[in-house]
Amino acid sequence: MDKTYQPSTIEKQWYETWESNGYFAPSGEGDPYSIMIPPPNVTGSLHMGHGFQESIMDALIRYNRMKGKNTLWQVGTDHAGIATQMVVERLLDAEGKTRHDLGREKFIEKVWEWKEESGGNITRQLRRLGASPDWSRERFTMDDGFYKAVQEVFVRLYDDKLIYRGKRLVNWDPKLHTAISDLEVINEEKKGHLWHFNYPLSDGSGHLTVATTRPETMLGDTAVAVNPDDERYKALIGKTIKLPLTDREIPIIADDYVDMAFGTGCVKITPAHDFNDYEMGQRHNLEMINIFNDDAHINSNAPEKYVGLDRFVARKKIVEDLEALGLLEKIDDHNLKVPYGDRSGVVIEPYLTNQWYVKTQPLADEAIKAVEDGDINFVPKQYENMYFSWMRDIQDWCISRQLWWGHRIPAWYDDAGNVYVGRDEAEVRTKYSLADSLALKQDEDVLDTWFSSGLWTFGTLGWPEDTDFLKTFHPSSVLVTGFDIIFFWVARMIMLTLYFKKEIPFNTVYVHGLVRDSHGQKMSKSKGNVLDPIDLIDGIDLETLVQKRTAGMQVPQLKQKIEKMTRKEFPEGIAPYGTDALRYTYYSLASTGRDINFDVGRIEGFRNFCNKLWNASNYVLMNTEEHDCAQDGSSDYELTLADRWIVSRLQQAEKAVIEGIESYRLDLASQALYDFIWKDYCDWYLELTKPVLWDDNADEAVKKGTRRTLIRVLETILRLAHPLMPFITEEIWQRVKPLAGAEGDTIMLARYPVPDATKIDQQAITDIEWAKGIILGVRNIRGEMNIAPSKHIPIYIKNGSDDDKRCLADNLQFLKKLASLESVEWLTDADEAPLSATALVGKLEILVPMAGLIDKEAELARLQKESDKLTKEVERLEAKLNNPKFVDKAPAEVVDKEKNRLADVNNALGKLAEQQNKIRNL
RNA sequence: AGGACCAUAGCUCAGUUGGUUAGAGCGCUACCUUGACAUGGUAGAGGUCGGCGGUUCAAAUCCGCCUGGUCCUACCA
Repeated sequence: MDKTYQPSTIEKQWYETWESNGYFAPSGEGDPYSIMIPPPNVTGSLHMGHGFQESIMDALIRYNRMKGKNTLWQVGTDHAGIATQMVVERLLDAEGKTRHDLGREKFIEKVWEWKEESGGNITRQLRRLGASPDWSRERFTMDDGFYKAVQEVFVRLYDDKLIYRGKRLVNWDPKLHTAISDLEVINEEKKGHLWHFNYPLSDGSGHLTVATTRPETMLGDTAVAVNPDDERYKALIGKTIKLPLTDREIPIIADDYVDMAFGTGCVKITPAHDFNDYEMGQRHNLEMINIFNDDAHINSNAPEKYVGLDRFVARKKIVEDLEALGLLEKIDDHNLKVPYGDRSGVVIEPYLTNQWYVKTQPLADEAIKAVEDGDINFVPKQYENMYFSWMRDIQDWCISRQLWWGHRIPAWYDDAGNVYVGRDEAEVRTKYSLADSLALKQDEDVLDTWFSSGLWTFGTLGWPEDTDFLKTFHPSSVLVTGFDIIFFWVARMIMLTLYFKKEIPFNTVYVHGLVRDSHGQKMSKSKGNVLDPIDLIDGIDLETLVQKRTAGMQVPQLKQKIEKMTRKEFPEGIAPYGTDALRYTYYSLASTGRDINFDVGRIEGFRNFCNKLWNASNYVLMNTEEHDCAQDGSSDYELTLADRWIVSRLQQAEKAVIEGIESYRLDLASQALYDFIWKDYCDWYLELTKPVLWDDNADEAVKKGTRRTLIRVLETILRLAHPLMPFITEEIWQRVKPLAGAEGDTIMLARYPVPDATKIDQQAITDIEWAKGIILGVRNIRGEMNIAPSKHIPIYIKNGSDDDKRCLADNLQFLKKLASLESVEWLTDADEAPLSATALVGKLEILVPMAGLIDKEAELARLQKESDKLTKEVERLEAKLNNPKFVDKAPAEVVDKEKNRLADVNNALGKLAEQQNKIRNL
């Protein structure tokens, strides 16, 4: 093996091997385990959030696959109606064309062309992450089969009276010319104004002052409302207003909704352009006057002089005109929330249009019940509250979109405007007994992308046909997703799946946090703080990174700021860390928190961890290859204390890792594995094998036992780690397996370790801990006293029990090697010890002779530091034990524990004082 | 306005049902190229667990209030 770990040389090759050998596909044996990938947007490229999420899913899948389950990871992308259409329109725009120049059919062809060429970006990147979905079953929400499922669902919901068409106020995107759901609207706090206008009463007896943040909508006002209890205006209710700038008269109405304390207590009502006004309009049967076109320019319902003006131009003009009429009372500064389209970035208009809706209440009731009854569990549990709060206040779902790219609504109209819903025109004619001569026209609109992705868990498995895959893998085992998408997708999937499949889509929803930058900022292009997972894998030099982050930036100051920040944060660019390190970093951050701050400092640590594993394996291979490691199954070997210890610790580590994975705490799993590999296996065990393997006089059976343990524990570690770090483990495993007596073509399909409690040798653990205590004591003296590591020193041991004696005998060779000892001598009470530095391990005293090595003052200072620490501890313990309430009320074992501890600490303190006196009196 | 979540070492984070000497990684200090590894080793420094109060023999952990931060939902025109 190469001396240092080079991820780039192993990753690609192994991925190709796995994929071409079909290892990702379900085995067809064992209990089914399935995960449906939250389909990434086909226009997208892999961002840190995807990287995080896919890494988690891959770990779960690999773990369960190795446990022998029949594992399906269903992959695919969604067609992302608006986003994809926008991408292709932008391309057309570069040629100076619009989609209307092409026409619907040609445009859709173009989109498909684009999808074939560029749509595979994100799936290619997924492969770089080492993801192991069954690529042969990759689905796209616009695939024929999926299309069929979508149509089926629409038709059935319509026939079941759960889909209806209605003219309602929707969130309208004036740039994209489509309705969007309220989840796609981002409300942002903006500084604006509150304009106060005087509306004259028709009878000339005065005026009312109304306040508005949107003066342009006054052209569509059809009432002024006051609170019925408002003494100021009670007398005016029922009178009319002469609406300025128009020739209309509008009534003054009374409604509880009006807050007497806000503004003037009079509200202008524009039912066609405001959601609250709309409802009031319904209550009072007000006329609805729409004053906008699709692009939010004033339409011909308004006075001629405003027709065709953009809404913001019209606003200015109207304010000017009202001012000229002397009707502008005042302008106050005012903070308000402005709705923006999350795709287009323009201000969204409440707009009156015909749309299709899903009646959600009956679906939601079932969906709530499924979670209440525990059929579906959220992890962490707290997200259930979020789910419930949204579900219990659910609005009907507007599913039509005025786009070309998407699932076209299977509804047809005759010239009279009658609606017929069916799977195709022929079916519609039969179903509704329509004459062939009747002209039918299909609805122009398409369905919301989330409508189709709501069918994802069963639509991808062949529904409406009852396929074997559907029977085997539905419901899926777990959904892994971010909390930001609970409403968008999770809730809708649960509703639609329960209705059509009469079963839940998944047993568990594992909700993870959102990946942010190291300061907790959301990663965004405009902030210039985006990290590309691929750059973390392959590395990127500073100049390219700066360029990438500032590309397309229009504002020079912003560009400069981002460049400066990037150069400061990554003066050397980003090193190539490799996929395994990236994945491990994700796992280490996968705790229950909502925000995941990604700090590049941590990935470096895990790259080092990979290197550590790599080099440790190198050591193991050097000592086992071409040696007898009992790989033939022979049993003429002996295990050392160290061997028994590491095997014991391995069982405990396996248990901790498995518990972490099973409870969706990959941070705990990765931490347990990290500690075991680095601290137990590398720092201690490998060092403990050296005195055996390097001893020419050592018993061959003992050497064989050590080699056997070395290689077998390593082989187990690799399997244990594989779901988290697939590439490095496979690479090393291939070399290790013959020596460990393991079989199989790939570690991917090897069996996951199962902890065996009977292999835990408690005595071995205690004894090695004892040895570690002594070694650490000596090392502490060495370190503090600056004794060169190369200097071999003698030590004396005093005040030991028989058990200590036994431990010493068992550990002597380990102690000598790991603490660089020249000799270890046992002292009885009668023996006169030389002047020494002292370390305490329990009651045991370890003496390092000072002669020629240790300065008297330095040792006194070291002892003082030690006793200061212990003195504080004594004070704390005494205070506690002198408190009668503690002694009376706390459980006896807790009290005993503290008593013992106090005795120990006091004893140690006494010895330290004794030692200090000895040195001082010299 | 209502609700949720968060606040632990300089930084990024763990800390399961109250009882540990409060941990890890990075960074920092000192020493070390010893035959797996300087992407390393050894030793060490660093925290009154945001603040105040309460419950308890015992609180980082449970409760209340406050401060600071993030987010969600609903919005007053």
